[in-house]
Amino acid sequence: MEREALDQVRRFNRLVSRRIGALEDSYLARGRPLGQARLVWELGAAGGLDLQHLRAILGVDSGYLSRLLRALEEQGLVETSVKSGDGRARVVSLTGAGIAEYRAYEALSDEQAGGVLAPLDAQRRTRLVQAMGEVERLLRAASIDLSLEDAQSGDARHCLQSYYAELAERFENGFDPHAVANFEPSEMTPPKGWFLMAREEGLPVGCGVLKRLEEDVGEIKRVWTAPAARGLGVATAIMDRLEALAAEAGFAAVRLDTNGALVEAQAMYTRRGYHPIPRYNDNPYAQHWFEKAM
Amino acid sequence: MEREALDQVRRFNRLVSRRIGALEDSYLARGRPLGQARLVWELGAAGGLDLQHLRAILGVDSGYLSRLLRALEEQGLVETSVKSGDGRARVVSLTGAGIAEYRAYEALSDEQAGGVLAPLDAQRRTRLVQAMGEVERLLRAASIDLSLEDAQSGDARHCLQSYYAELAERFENGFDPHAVANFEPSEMTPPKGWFLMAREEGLPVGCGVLKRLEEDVGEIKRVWTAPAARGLGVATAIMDRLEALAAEAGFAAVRLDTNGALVEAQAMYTRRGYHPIPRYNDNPYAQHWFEKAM
DNA sequence: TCCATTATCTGACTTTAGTCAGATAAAATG
DNA sequence: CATTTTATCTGACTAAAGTCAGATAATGGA
Repeated sequence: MEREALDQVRRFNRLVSRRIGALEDSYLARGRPLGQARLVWELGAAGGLDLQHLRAILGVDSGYLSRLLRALEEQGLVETSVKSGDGRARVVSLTGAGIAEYRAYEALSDEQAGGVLAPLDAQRRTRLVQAMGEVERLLRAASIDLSLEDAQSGDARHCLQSYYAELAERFENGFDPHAVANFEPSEMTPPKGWFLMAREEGLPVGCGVLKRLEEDVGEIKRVWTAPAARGLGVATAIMDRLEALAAEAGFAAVRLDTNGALVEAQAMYTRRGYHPIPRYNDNPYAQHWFEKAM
Repeated sequence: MEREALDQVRRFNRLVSRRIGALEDSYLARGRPLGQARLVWELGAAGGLDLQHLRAILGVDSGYLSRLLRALEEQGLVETSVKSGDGRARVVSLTGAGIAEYRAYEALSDEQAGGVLAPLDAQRRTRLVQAMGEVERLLRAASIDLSLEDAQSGDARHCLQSYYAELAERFENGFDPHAVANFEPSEMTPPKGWFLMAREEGLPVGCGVLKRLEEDVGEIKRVWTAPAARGLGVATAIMDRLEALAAEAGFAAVRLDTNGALVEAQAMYTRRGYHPIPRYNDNPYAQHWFEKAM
């Protein structure tokens, strides 16, 4: 890595950690330790969460979280209840007072953001906002992890169902996954196929499937990016990895089909060197068929 | 402030504070609490510091700092000695082991920076580095404070001396402040004049002077930006403020002179609407004279 | 039904960070 | 030279953050 680039990143980290540290202190202004404030913040943003999830987000011990919740309960800001469907687990949500408190934290946050922008003129303000957006996108992009996973896991099914739901919305005549041949999990499990998951900080943000179509021909299917992660290059990363996987598996070519409604997908396939071929399957939703030599 | 801009800043703060928080934790990997690690870091970067200065940098209580130092002394990383010239004060510096430890922290820092860049391709890496530079510059620019101060304070004299030293270096025949008329502090003190200081997080990063030249004509002098703060718009901000001050003081015009070696300065004056006028003083170093109506 | 597992809670800790009131000694001031 | 100020240190605190070993109760199979 070039020295200059490393130095820029280090300077950035240093400056920003100082400034953000100073900002975080302002949350103390509401007379509550940061741990508690963070909890109010997360609950406000998410609406209501089960403790397991909350613990994962905050990265705290269960004993510690329990105590934080007790403290906030005493302040009348949160209420916990047994999770419906599992009597061991609990869910927390903000009370009316808690929501008011969350709004106060939000106002503080707005004030901070305003304080950063206020000293700048309109032009520099725009530049700062744009540069922050760019840094945000690229930092997120850099933290995307790809890995082959079990297509039957909860996360995997969640991705696939989100994908199907989106197709149902975008296709003119809806979408029924059962109408498509070979949609079962076994088709996405070696040796028949591979299910690739994209995660950002552990959260699933995309998926893709490579399957064996013929002895030396693979097929790429169900490449999807969660709406919250679009613009980060997730789909491109998934395609890169699936094609690498196909080459590794010894496929001479990979094929894929797509629907006319998925304009961005077609553009991407073309950009990646896929070329149109005649219909190679009976997918009722497919209108275009592509192939790329490995 | 527009909602969208505020949201971008908030998203940025949120993302970055999480990521940077995670980075800071890695400093704990060396088995030392963050407070101690920060001290090693500051000492390594500065070489050696007196406690007063160190306390200002870290923003800690003298008792706390004393304990931190004791702990690092026990680890053999720092040594303190009486400051020469003042038997009360002390200076700290890293020992050989301390320097080794500092290098280890630096290596960690490099590793982190590399970890951020590594997952990105060359093009996105460049974009990230550039965007980080932009954010850094603009955040710093936003934190510049201007205020009228006493021209005789230590900080003020430090700025002026740095300015004179720079002129001595850049002018073909050197520079001697005593050769210039009216360089005494009283000339920069109301009602004869005003000394404006620019600070970034309390540290002086620039200055400028407005003085009364004639009944209704002001003169702007000694506009200087510290090398570490160039590119942040400090000089522009100083000029803006000095001109506003001049208008407020009832001057109909302000004049200034400059040396041919200060190319950027001349460009700035022209950009700001100053136009050349005949010599109006006997400054031996001046080669160009400008004026701008208020 | 029994037993291992899971989710949360409680009590008893430790470490870190930070504050505050003197104590001590050198330096500056009159 | 006496007095005040300054720089640092020490002891005695507190609050926050975090850890760990059970305790308790619900769940999910065998």
